[in-house]
Amino acid sequence: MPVTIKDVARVAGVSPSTVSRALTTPALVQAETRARVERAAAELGYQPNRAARGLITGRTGNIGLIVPDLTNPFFPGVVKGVQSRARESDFSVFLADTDEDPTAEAGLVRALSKQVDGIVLCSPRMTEEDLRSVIGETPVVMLNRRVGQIPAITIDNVDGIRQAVAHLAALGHRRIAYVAGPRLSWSNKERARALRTTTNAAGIDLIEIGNFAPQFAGGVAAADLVLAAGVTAVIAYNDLVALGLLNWFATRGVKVPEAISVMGFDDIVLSQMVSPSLTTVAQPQEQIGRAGVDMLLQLLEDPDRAAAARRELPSQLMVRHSTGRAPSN
Amino acid sequence: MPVTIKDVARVAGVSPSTVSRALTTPALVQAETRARVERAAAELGYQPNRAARGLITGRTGNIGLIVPDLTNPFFPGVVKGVQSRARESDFSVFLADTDEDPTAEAGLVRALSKQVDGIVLCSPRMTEEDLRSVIGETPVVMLNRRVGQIPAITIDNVDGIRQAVAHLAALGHRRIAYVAGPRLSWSNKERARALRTTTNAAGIDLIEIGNFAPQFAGGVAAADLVLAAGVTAVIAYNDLVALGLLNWFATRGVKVPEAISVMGFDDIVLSQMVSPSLTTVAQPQEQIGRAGVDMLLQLLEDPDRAAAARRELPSQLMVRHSTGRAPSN
DNA sequence: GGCAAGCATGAAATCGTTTGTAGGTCGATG
DNA sequence: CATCGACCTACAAACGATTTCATGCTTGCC
Repeated sequence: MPVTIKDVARVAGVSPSTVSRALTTPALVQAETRARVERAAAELGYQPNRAARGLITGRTGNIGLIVPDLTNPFFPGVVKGVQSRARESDFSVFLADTDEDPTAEAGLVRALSKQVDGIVLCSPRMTEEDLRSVIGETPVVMLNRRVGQIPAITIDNVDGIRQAVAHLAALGHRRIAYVAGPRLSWSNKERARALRTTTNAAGIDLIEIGNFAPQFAGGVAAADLVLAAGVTAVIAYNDLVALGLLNWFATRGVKVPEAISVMGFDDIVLSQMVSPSLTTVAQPQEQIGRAGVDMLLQLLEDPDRAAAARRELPSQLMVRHSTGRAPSN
Repeated sequence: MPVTIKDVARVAGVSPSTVSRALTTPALVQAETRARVERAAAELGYQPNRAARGLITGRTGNIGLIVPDLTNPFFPGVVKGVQSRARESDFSVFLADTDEDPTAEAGLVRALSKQVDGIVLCSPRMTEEDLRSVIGETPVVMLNRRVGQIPAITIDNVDGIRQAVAHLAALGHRRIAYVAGPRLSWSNKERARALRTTTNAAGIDLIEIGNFAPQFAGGVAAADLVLAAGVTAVIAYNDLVALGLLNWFATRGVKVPEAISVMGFDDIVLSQMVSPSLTTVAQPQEQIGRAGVDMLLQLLEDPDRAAAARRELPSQLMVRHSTGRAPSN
C-alpha cells in the first residue's frame, strides 16, 4: 500500500494531474497550489513510482556500468566515481562484470540497454565491429579506449609515458624494458607506441617483452625475461604486472631499485602497500568515472551536440621507492 | 520504436493477452499456439518491457547491493558473487557505495528500496536501531553481521580463529597480539571474543591492541605497538591491517617470519602478492555474495518460511610465508 | 463594456504489460 | 440433436505516472 499520486491529490484537494505538474514542472502551477501539493506530498512521504514514470517518459533514471573484472583493483575506483556522480544527478547504477570475457560484453550491453538510459563501458575488450553495432542501439560512453567518433574518456598515455621516461633518463638509465599488456588492449598499444617515440628521441634503448596478461601472474611470468634482457629499468603495462615483477625479483634476490628499477601504470592502492613502494603513473580513477557519467548525461540531454565529445584526462607520475639511479656497472 | 507485445500478437495472429500467457505461463496456452507465439517473438526480437511488467506485478526484477567501500579489496569479490548469482536468476543489480559513512546507509536503503525487490546489505555499519527500522520496509539480507533474527550470511569466525591459533601454537608461539578492527564492527567483536577463549584454553598469552581502522594505514599505525608488546606473533583484524604491519616491519628492518609471525583475515588477492606472502584465514568472498542472493530470493518467494534463515559459511586457513617457528630467544 | 488572450486546472488518453472474466469452440454424453 | 464441460482465447480493466487537450476563469485592452 504505497502512497500514490492520487493520495497526494486527495489530501491536497487537487487533481492528480496538478500534483504531477507541481512536482515535475513547478512553473506551470500557481505558487499557492504548489505549496499545498508539496506539503501533502511531504506529509504522506510520497515518492514517485519510477516504473510508472519510465513507462510514459521512456526514461528510466538508471545508467549501466560494465567493467571487465571488479577484482582488478583499477576498476573499483572508477566504479566509485561513476556511482557518486550518478547519485548527484539522481541516477542509479546497474553494475555488470564481464569476467574478462570479450564475447559476453555485447550481450550484456544489449540486456542492460532496456533498463537504462545509457551505458558507461569501462575498458571494453570487444571488437570494433561489436562496439559499433552496440552503440547504434544505446547511448554509450567508453572509458579507456578510443574508437573513431565514439564518445570516450581516456587518459593522456603519451604524456604519462613521457614523464616516466624522463624520470628514468634523469636517473641515468639508458636501456629499459617494456612488459607489454594484452595485444588487443587499446591502452597497451598507446603506451607501447609512445614509448618507442619517446625513448627514441631520448637516445634510450627499448626492449619490448610480451604480451602478458595484465595481472600479477603476468609480471611473474615476465620477470626472468626482463632480467635476461640486461636492462637497468623496466616499465610494466600496469601496476599489477609491476607487482608481479617486484615479487619475483624479491624471491630471486634481485635488489630493487639497486639492481633494477621498476615502474608501473595506474597507481592502484596496492602500489603503496608493498616494499619497496612502486613508482607509477597515476590515473585519476574516480575522476575517469565521474567524467564518463558527465559525458553520458550530456549525451542524453542533447544527443546531437554531445555525440562527438571526447575527453582526455591528465596522468601524473608518482615517484616512490622502486626506482633509483642506474647501477654504474 | 521498440517491439511490444502487440507487435508479437499481430504477427502471431493472436491477442496480446495470449502472447503474455504464452511467454509467462506456458501451461495455460495450447502447444501449437505457444509455438506460433514463440516463433513470432524470436523473429521480432521481442523483449518484455520491465517497467510495464513491474508496474502491474509490483516486482522489479532488481536487487540492491550496498557496500561500505568498494576500494577495500574484500568487497569486490562479494560483489562479483552477488552479480553472477543474480544474473543466473535474471535479476539485475543496483550497486551503491556508502563511502564508509554509517549514517548514509539507511538513507541509501530507503532510496533504493523503491526500485528493487530486495536488498543485500554487505557489512552494514549502521546502528541496530536503524537496521530494524529499515528491514521493516524492505526484504533485506545482511552479510557479515548478525543481529537478532534478521536474515544473514556470516562466516565461521570462531572456527577461523581456532585454526589460526592452532597454527601458531604448533609453531611454538606462546605470546601473541591481536590488532583489533573497528569497535563497532560485528566481525571484530566476534574475532576478539573467539581469540580470548581459544588462547585461554591453549595457555597462550593474548595482548589486545587497538582499535584501528581496518585499512593499510591502521596496520602501519599499530606496528610499533606490536613490537613493544614483546610478542612472537600477531593476528590482525584483516589482511589490509596485516599488510600495513608487514610494510612497517620491513622498513624497521624487522624480519618476518624470523623475528615475528604475521597473520591476517579475509584472504584478499593482495595477500599473495606481497613478500613474504601473507598467512591468513580465507573467507569465501564470492560464495558469501552468492549465498546472500540465494537467501534473498528465497525470502522473496516465501517471506514467512525463509524470514528466520541464517547461514554460516566455513573459513579456511591459508598458510603462506609470513608465519614460522617462534624465535627461541 | 465586450471580446480576445492567457493562465491555471481537470478530464482523459497513454505507455506496455498482466490478469480476471466472459465468450466461443469442440467433443462427448444423454 | 441438444446440452454440458473443458479448454482456449479475446476483451477489458488495471498498475501509477505524464501529457495532451479542453474548459473555465481572470485579465487586459480597445
